[in-house]
Amino acid sequence: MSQELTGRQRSILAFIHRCIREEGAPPTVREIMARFGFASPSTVSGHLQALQTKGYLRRKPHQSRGLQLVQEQVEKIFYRTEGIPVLGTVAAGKPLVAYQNIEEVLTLKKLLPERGFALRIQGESMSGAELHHGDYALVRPQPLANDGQIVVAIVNGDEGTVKRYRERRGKIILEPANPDYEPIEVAPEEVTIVGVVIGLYRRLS
Amino acid sequence: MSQELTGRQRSILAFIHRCIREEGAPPTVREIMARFGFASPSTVSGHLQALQTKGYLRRKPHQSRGLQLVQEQVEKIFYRTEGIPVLGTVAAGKPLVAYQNIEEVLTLKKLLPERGFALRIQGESMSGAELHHGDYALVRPQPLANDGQIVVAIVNGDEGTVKRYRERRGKIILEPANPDYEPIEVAPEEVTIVGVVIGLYRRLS
DNA sequence: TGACAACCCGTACATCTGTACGGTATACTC
DNA sequence: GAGTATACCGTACAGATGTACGGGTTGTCA
Repeated sequence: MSQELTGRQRSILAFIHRCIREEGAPPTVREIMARFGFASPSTVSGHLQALQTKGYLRRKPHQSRGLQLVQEQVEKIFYRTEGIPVLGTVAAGKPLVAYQNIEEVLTLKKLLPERGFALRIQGESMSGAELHHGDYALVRPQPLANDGQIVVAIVNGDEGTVKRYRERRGKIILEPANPDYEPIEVAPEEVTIVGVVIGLYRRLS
Repeated sequence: MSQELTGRQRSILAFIHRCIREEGAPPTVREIMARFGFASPSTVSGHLQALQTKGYLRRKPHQSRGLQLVQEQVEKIFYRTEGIPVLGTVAAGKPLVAYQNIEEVLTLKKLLPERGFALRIQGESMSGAELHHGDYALVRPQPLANDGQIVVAIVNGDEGTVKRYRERRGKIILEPANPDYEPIEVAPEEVTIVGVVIGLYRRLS
């Protein structure tokens, strides 16, 4: 479906991309026309048609500013602004980061959807689950958790801790992943679940 | 600047918000009109005027879909463009993500400076270093490595692999971190160092 | 009662907007 | 030389669009 873009098509795609990000809405045909110094709206129409058939764009017919970027395709081209490119393979020769070789793009949104936050891991109580001191836990805030998930929880108004969440016999067990530490067993009303750890980031080297 | 909203105004603001998120562009006056069953565009205009003077909305005069939410702009700046907030502590009560409590902000640039890329780990050859199948290795491209660093290397034109880099007796050893796998020992000229793994990202839950 | 705010209608209009049709020019390939 | 892809122009038009002006209803509060 998705094919190579010509220079003009790429530029126009970039302009649409910028408009959506900075202006909050896609441009009109004539705004694109003005931006590139075209003298006819048909010129733009042609390019949009090409971008659409190549799978980078969707158009809502007869709607003003009815342009939508097909996110997966566009991210691959503008990975620099959007996120971290994930390469399919690394081979000798050829430019490394070419968009033909990008499998996926890691964006902040994908790392942490909605309005999450990160917590730096203190101590080694979760080292059995490979959360070590200094690692970043990416936390999605939510008030409930499933059995077995790693959560950020507050017990009796203390500071939040990172533990594995278990439910047993009507009690809640906050379980460290390191046998040197003791599990905490409390009644549900003593615990506030702040969020669930959905990702891990570690700085190496 | 910003004042209380009436019920209608809040509903309309929510609708605009949804349109921007789901449709990719703000609605037109008449789309709002249709959504709420109004019979006159003036009705909408009045509400938009109110939302604007109350500071929730900006309007680009005489532009189709020329609506911008003020609030969302702010969110974008702090959460999406800037990065992931790293909290110092998590405590009960109080809003969680308040800027007084943000120790650091994880940006894409910090995760991966310059023009790096990510590689998905294949297999368990590096599991001793806690790089498991499906993890993302964040790679900073560079042609040289220090002893002990984890690198992405190409041996004899093959595909790149992730291994620990060692120098011994003029040879280069690419060492898996899992004893089930064999180290690769080659002459320096047979190896191309693509980059150094400077970070790890794992999706959990 | 009068003032006011919130809410809505109807109509009008200049301008904007997407799209269509037909045309030109250049470069490249078979 | 014919065919094709890319790139662009000019014109036209139906319908969409933001906005303006004037008027109406309901409920609240002093």
